[in-house]
Amino acid sequence: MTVLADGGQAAGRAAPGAAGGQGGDSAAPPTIYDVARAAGVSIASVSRVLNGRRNPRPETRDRVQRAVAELGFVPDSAARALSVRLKEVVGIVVRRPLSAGPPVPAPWVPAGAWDTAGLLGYDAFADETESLQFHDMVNRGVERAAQRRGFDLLIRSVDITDHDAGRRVLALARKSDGLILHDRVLEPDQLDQLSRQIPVITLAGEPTPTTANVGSDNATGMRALARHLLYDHGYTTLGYLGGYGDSPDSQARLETLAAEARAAGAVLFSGPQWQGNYYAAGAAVVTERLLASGTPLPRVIVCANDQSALGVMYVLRRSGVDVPEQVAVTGFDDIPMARHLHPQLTTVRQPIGELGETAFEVLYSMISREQPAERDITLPTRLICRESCGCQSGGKLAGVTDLSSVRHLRP
Amino acid sequence: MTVLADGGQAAGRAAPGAAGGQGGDSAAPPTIYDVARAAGVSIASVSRVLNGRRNPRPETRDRVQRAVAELGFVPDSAARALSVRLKEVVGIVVRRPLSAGPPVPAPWVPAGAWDTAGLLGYDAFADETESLQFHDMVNRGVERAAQRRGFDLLIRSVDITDHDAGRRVLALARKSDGLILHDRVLEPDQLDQLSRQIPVITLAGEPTPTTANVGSDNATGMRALARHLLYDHGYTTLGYLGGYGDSPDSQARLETLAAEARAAGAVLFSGPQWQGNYYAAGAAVVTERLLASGTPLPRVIVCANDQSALGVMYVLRRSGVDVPEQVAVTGFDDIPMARHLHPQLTTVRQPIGELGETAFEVLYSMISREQPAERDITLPTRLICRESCGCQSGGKLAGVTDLSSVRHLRP
DNA sequence: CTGAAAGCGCTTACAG
DNA sequence: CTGAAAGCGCTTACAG
Repeated sequence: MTVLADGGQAAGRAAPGAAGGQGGDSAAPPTIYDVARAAGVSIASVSRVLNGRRNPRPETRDRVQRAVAELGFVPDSAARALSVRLKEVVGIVVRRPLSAGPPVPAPWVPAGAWDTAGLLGYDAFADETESLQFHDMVNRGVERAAQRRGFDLLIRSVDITDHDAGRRVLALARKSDGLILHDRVLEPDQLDQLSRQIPVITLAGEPTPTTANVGSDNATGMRALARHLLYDHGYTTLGYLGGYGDSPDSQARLETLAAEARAAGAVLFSGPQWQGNYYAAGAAVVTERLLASGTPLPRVIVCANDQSALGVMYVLRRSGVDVPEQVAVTGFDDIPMARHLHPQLTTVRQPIGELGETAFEVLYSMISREQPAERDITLPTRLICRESCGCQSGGKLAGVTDLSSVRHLRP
Repeated sequence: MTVLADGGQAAGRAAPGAAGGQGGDSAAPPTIYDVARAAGVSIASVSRVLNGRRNPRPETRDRVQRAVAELGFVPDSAARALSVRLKEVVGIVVRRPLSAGPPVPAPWVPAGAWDTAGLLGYDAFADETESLQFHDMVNRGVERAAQRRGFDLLIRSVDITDHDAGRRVLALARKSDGLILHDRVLEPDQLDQLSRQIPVITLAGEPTPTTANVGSDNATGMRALARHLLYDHGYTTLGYLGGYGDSPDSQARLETLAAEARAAGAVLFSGPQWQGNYYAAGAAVVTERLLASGTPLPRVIVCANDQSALGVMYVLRRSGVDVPEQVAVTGFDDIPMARHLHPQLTTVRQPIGELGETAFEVLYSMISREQPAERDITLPTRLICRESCGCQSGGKLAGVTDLSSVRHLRP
């Protein structure tokens, strides 16, 4: 805390103990001045051998390395970052409720509705916000790729209800060299402003003039799923249980589904009453209300993601509705839990980890400016048929992905 | 890149455009000099209103705030960190295989054993390292607590086989104000050296003179589980499928289990052949080999954690062994997936998120030195009886946690 | 090859 | 209340 009389900085080796040196193994970590003094060289030399610049003399190198090892010296990242203008940190923003307890409900759910969640048995999902989600798996991919470049991940959640998301994201930005944004966490103009200051990758939507986007092929995956349901199973009534209303992925999936349904002459339910929030608990409430409203259910409920499907199946089962005999259910993502559900979940697989790795690589190329970055990347998806769509595990329709193979097999 | 002729630094408002100012909305984010110039004050004043120090004059405050808003200024964290010696970042080290593919097997598993994993159907766990784990849930808790203090999380994985773990952890340390270490990622002497340079919390084991530990009550939880199995169910042969051999938690759980088994006169199998690695895939291989070896299985397999139980149950089922009729299986942790398994997993619940929140709070008090930190914290655990132990869901033994209620009910 | 010095963008005693 | 200046711990032209 106390500033040294003459400063121990510009003086080089003259600085006797730049970092509270008195105690030897004192609290403060050693600085480059300590190393320089111990090695009997200048801090410039220390820096050079540490960074492998300009072939230092072998002897110099040795002395420095010995001193470094002896003192357990590791350069302070803040000082280095300030100097080279590179933090080696990538910020990730995830959109999720931070508070414990139930996730934020769809806007149309009256306040207080969640108070009764326990009564409805949604305790089952009480800690769901704690559980594995798509986001986490993507982040793991980012971490893998980042590690190869010596980068670390700074992860921050923003609440969906957070009106000050812009500020919070900006704050994260100043701790990072670049940002990866999940789903839609910023308004277009905020995104625009941010991306002019720092490289930004989005994981949903479209690239902008100043951002790149990495996503997966919603259309192809959803199309395969839709056709499987419409033609292989011959379902004629469908419901789409969406994610956040403003989620680009959710919107894209709905669009494709709607187009396919239309083409097949099937009926598709969607809209406000069908809007979830990507969480099982949210989907559970939606399903619950649907059931309570007395509207007849469609033959199949297509969910925006696997988590939602989990919630739907949970409520249906509790209400005595057989899945998939009476109502089929499908997901999107193919998170690991999907295959452990009963019935096993039919879904569309995204290359989740790869999504994260790719996002990092693109971001890295923007940060390093080594090569012009690809600005719009779409990764492939594919239909994974399991049981919840009505296929029987190991049975007739199991594994069918080919439209022509089976038709109009109405259970 | 190019250094300004006279530097734009010590000159205060004389610095014309400290950060490449030419373009206005140029690439580089605005610095405090830009704000000062725009507001017509000194950088010191800007800093003061930003940090709410020493009541600036209202007019000054206004001008600064206006300039800040206009420029979208956010202080650079590296510069601030260097100045105040606080990064507002907490590092978390998780022990897990970084590479895709199967987790590192127990030491006794011959190299190459994993190559056949696919043949054995462990594809089911191929992306398990991507999936939710105990670690992730703990980290989520840390994040919640950290957010309240304006801290962010820097997460790094170290591979179990990483011999250079010490260096990698140290590198993370220099990017953080304090560290939280999962499981056992460092040798005692490394831990010792590290913790003298920076506050460190461990999440397993014992506090040392320079570190604090936050853990949960392994003994009480395991004791309740053991007694339930031994007395309520009357099992007389048990196996303990462990985590990493050097994991303090795994060891503690085994110790309690062994003591209880001894007291009940039951037989407990454990040791090298029973050593897993906290992953489902690892546990699956162990179970597979046990089966292949021809040794008769114990009546119940007590697993070091839920993930392991998942792997055990998977292999048993595939081998035609009924769970829990022929072999009961239990876990530890109570991760969300536990209740979605079939049969639902009997396990010991840890307050996972709370573990993380507590770890952060303790770390924070060490960092801020506000108050002497509690150095040894143990959170409560409790037995969660579901089906996999042999209780029937909703049936006779369901929910039994009281030792005296039912005895020697041998299925 | 190596050292002295400037600079990265902040904060904070120290004087007004 | 406010400004000039020093300092945080590094890196890197710039001279030798």
